[in-house]
Amino acid sequence: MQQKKEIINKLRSSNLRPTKQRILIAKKLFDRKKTFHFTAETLNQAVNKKGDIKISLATIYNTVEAFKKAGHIREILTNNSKSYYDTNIKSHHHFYDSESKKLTDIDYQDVILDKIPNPPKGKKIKDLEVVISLQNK
Amino acid sequence: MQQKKEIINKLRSSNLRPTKQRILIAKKLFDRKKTFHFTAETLNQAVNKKGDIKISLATIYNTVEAFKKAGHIREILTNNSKSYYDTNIKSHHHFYDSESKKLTDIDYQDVILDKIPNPPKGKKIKDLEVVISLQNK
DNA sequence: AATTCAGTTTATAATTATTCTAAACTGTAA
DNA sequence: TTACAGTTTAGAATAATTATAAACTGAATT
Ligand SMILES: [Mn+2]
Ligand SMILES: [Mn+2]
Ligand SMILES: [Zn+2]
Ligand SMILES: [Zn+2]
Repeated sequence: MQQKKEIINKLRSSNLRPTKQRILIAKKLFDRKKTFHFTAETLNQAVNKKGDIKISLATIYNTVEAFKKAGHIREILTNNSKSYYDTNIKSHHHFYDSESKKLTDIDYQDVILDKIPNPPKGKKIKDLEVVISLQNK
Repeated sequence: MQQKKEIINKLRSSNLRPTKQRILIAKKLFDRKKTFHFTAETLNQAVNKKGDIKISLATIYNTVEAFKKAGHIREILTNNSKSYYDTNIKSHHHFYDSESKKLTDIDYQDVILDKIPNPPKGKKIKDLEVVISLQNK
């Protein structure tokens, strides 16, 4: 459980002014036990559900982009037309259930990559993602 | 090199009438040595470059969807906002260069997955994709 | 060969997700 | 306090895709 002070420090340390909007969004994102997989839409719903203050959708997008740039969240690959984000910034993989449009974490050690190819010359690997799409049995 | 007759058979066998638009698109897609990675936009350019007939963008989208449903092409995961497709329907993986927005095939045997997790109960694995994002060294 | 009609194509409108704009607001350093 | 860069916001703009509905056409039937 992250205290307000910790959240403010997190924001400050990435050169983001701790506005009331960012603090509320950060609480929703980081003040939880489990990883949170979300889209701009679901975050907007989560944040604007309970009273508190009203945060505009533009701010949701701005903040998601700022948090992503700061490395506090990461974007995940899916087949969906919406962008998906993850509060778990450690290297790990995902199941994507196209029925429910929900992501589930796969522990890093549950996928063993024994061999990965060399990147083309002049390029280096930025990220490696494994996405396992699911369908009903 | 696929003959027109082969292409017509391919279309017929998936219950797609061999219209002149579909035949032209299929030629562009399948009558080539190497795998083709494309978006609706790049396919539209390729198809409408040379004289021949003019094919509307709506037909590009319709045909891509029809070919995908028929299993003649597959969609590939990327971070790009456009959908990417692949004429290589065998299981394989990709480099994605976010600078050039280009995909490159990774041979199936160049990624060795020694362990993959069990899907959640009631679900089975539809597909497993490895995407390696590249950045300049 | 002419007829028929479901399947297909097309121009265009609609939708959806996201980004842009520019005016109002606010956190904080002086 | 004041000043001002950074931030928020409503609304407009953009971009990719999908929907609509009228015209067209491949191919089966006569
Ligand atoms: Mn995506
Ligand atoms: Mn995509
Ligand atoms: Zn995750
Ligand atoms: Zn490929």
